[in-house]
Amino acid sequence: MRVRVAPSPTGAMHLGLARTALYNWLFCRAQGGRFVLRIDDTDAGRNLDESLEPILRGLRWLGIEWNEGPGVGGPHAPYFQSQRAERHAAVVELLLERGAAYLDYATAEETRAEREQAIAEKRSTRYSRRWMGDTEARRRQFEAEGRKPVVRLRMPESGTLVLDDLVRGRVEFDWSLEQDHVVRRADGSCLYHLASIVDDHDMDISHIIRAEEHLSNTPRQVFIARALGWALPKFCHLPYVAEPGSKNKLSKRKLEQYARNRDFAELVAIGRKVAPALGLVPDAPALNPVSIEFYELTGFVPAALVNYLALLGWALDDRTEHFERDELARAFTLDRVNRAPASFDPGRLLAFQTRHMLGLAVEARVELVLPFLVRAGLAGEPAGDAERHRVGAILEAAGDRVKVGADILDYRGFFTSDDRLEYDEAAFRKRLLKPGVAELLARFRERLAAQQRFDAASHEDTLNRFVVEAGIKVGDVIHALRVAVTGKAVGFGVFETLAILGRDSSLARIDRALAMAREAGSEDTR
RNA sequence: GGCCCCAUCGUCUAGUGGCCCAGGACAUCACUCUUUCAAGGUGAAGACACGGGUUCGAUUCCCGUUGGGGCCGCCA
Repeated sequence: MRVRVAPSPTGAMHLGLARTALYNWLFCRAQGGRFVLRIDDTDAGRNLDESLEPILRGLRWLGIEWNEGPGVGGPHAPYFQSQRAERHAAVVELLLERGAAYLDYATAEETRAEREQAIAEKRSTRYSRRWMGDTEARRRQFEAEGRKPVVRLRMPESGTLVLDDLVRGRVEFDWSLEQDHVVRRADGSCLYHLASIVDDHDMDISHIIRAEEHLSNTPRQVFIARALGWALPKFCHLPYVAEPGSKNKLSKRKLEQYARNRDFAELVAIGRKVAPALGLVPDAPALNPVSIEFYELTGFVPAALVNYLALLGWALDDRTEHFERDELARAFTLDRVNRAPASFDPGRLLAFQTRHMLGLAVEARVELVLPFLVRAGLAGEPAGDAERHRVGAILEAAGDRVKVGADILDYRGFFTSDDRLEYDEAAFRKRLLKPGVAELLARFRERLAAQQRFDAASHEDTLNRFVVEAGIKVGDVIHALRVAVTGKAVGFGVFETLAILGRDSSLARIDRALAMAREAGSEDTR
């Protein structure tokens, strides 16, 4: 059993390609086959490396390893379609010899005009074969006119093609409706559809698992294979991934539009948050949630994306949702793949991410999160044990508030010096400038300072006693305390916060906040 | 326009003739817990596109309609 995924190097690895690759890989792993990565760069430009790199990187990040292909080689090398041109040309000659293809002398303009007229007259757009060079005399005549021939497939004029698609079941095509597709250009280069089926045959691919948009293209490929007497691979056409809340295909050409789309808002916000730390502009293409790169850059767990993508069009049963990579590889079967397109749902992806994130050991989460602190200049490189320990404590206290790696930046206040902590203005005003609060906080500060131990349990104990003695409620002082030490109105438990900051920092921050409150207060009364 | 594919809650899905006045999950809402924000707990609302058949019985089978999508390139 051999499968392949054959992306064209477009410069970005997007969600749809990732899922197609994943399904191929899962099927391959479940069946114990070989996974081939082939690059369909038929008319690639000069910077192949640049446009290929994101795809290779994306696949590796997702843990989709290939047995044969770029970087690893294999018995069917080369794995770049552009390097197999001679073979494709030879196959075209073979097709010509067998009468399965013919030289056609129509110019591109003539073909187009014919097609447009056919559409205008609501006729079939099938080529008329008017410029077909089917006899020596005609060929000579056309060539005397200075025409250069392309090669077209000579499609059957009757009969039915019955395909047994692995997810769609029986699909029929009427041969007489199929176009005489061009397989070789006037300049001698070959077209994708020919190259694709030739390479699949040469690479001994047994299952072609690809996106639905190729279903209509299958007859011409079957025609080529049959004309050459090749055994047909099994075909399997996967539904495409649709835009959130719609059935439109997720398109890599609409990236900018998605960035403004409400459904993507949560993800886009994460991108905006990391952008400065990564030295990127907020709307950088790499931070577009339709590309896999986004998830690597913002600190997703690859297994979470794999889990989500696997379930976008496939389900094992009516309740199993959480899968690790190897569990999927064991359970995956093509017959449980859905036939209808599935919309990408950022919210659901985030839910999978949260679950996978929390499933990680703290040490693993520390490793995931650390690069963001380093890049933001908030942690040393490499981070020391003490730093790792501190980050671990923050992660444990934060729980599922840190959903993706980049979320650690919400807690940057822990990594800035006490005299540079930034205060949220509204929070400060509301919690620290409230009458009487500063005085209570100052009194509580002395209790804290007097504590023997400086851990969360002690803080809680101290506060509870203080509240009783002062005849107040916890809420009367704790909010001011949070703002004083973190600069923000929201965050995880205050007692844990104080413990992580330590005695010196905690007291210094409270003192600074009190001084600022005093200043603001005197300005008000002036 | 031609051909092909598809159709269960907002979303992902379970369902292969009776177990389904349709189950789970995400999202939503309410209540609860609570030191904020999350999380948690409890609960609510929410779908078989429509019309014909077939059948004792259709979400499930067939036909049609409607809707959505893909392909129809000397792009991949």
